[in-house]
Amino acid sequence: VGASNLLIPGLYPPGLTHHETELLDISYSRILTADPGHEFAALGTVLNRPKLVVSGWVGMSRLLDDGRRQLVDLQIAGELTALGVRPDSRAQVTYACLTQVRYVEFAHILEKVAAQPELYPDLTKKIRAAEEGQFIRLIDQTVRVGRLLAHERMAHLALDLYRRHDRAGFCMAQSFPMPLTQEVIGDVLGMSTVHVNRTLQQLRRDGLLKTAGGRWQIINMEEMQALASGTRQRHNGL
Amino acid sequence: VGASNLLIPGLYPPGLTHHETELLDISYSRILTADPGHEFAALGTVLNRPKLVVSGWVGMSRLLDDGRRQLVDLQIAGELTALGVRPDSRAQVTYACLTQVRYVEFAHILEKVAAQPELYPDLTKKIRAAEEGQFIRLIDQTVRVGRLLAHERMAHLALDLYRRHDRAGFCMAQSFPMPLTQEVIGDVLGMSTVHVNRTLQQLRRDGLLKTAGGRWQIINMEEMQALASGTRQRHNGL
DNA sequence: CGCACATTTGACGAGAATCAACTGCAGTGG
DNA sequence: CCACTGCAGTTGATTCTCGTCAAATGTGCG
Repeated sequence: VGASNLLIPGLYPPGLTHHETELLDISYSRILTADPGHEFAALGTVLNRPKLVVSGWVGMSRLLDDGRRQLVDLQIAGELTALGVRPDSRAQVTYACLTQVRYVEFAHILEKVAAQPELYPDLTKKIRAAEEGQFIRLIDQTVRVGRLLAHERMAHLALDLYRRHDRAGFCMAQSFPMPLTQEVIGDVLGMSTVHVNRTLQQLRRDGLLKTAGGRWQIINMEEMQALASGTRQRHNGL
Repeated sequence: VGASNLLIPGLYPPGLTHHETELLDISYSRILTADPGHEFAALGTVLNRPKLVVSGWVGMSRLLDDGRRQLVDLQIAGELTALGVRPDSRAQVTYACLTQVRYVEFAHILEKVAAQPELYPDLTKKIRAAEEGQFIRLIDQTVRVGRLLAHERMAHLALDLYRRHDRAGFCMAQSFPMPLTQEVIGDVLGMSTVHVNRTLQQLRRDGLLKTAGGRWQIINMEEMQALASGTRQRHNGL
């Protein structure tokens, strides 16, 4: 699982140096818990306490004057949250737990690795991948809400989440956990709750997606990818 | 003008160290030109040749399978383009000139400053601000296309571009240059060319914006800000 | 059971895309 | 000099996507 951006406590990838396992052991010995709604970082505060998500979902959101909300990015297990470009960056969004979240503080690891990258080759790579992942996800999110239709947005998001859960080892039988309410999904995709509901129904009806037991299962991967990539096939299937 | 993210050739801010002016003089001695359509970096290529835009506009775009296009970010004078999170990052989008662009290569400066930040205190700050600016603009763009209505998006973009041009000293009488066609603006805001046209007419009719001579002038700053921040006042004015 | 909350449904209207045509304007060449 | 061309901007008619409002149904839980 040397793929991209995960370093889950207890499940270290092979090939770590002595320094790395030692550093991880220290930080991971203290796994904390936060309830839904808890803010890891408020708008405008300094992002000097980044965290690694162990389980649960964190959302980066911005609120408009009249109450509309846009979720700009999500962080799931194995991803870093409340992470600024620099340790002294200020939050441009609110980092809040969308579910119960288990996490570990990551600032100490970040400092140690930045100070002596040569001692932590694997960690250095993972951290860079995490930083780059943040950037990539923002670009994807912009394209998603900017140019895709409702069912295409949903497909795009489903695939994105599937791949990220897959890397973290949370997938089984083409399915991944989905604890978000349709209202929150609407805030991610920039659409109303009602339309989220109808769009999901369409994907189910067309045999692309199954939703049950707090999980989403992708039934037809090819069709899903076609939708997400913007092949304009509107009323596909029946 | 020690504000945020500009370092235009010939117009250095005061307070630079000897090393800084020397380094800038070398790089800025060679100002290059690229025509509209020229790609600074193609999708998937390594972003090892970042550039400082001296004049003109660069767009970061992604293309969908059926031809739809989303511009994810713009770079104008005083901003860095084709800049990855890391020197070895690969481009997730296409970096292409939207107008004729004058620019200077920036990789050499980036290396020098990263190697000995203490010699280049001001440049270090500017570069960090530029990296952070990229991140902030992506978040803003996501909110813009995700949750704002057409005229709100337009107002939000106008204000964003106004502020950025202001920092670079390109503003006069509340106005800034706007060389983009309505088609390109549509690709930025995620809307059709026709609707861009109608939305602009509405803003002009409502006395918020004036467009003439390749410039946009913001007539009513307060109303414009109210629109951009999402105070839901739909059919404002007449 | 009853309460709070999430999901679902229907009816309706607003916002935006699409299609197609027309205008205005600079550059080009006869 | 003026017709011709190409492109950006503009307009109108129509269709489609999606939001809004309101009510109903479902579900977990004290």
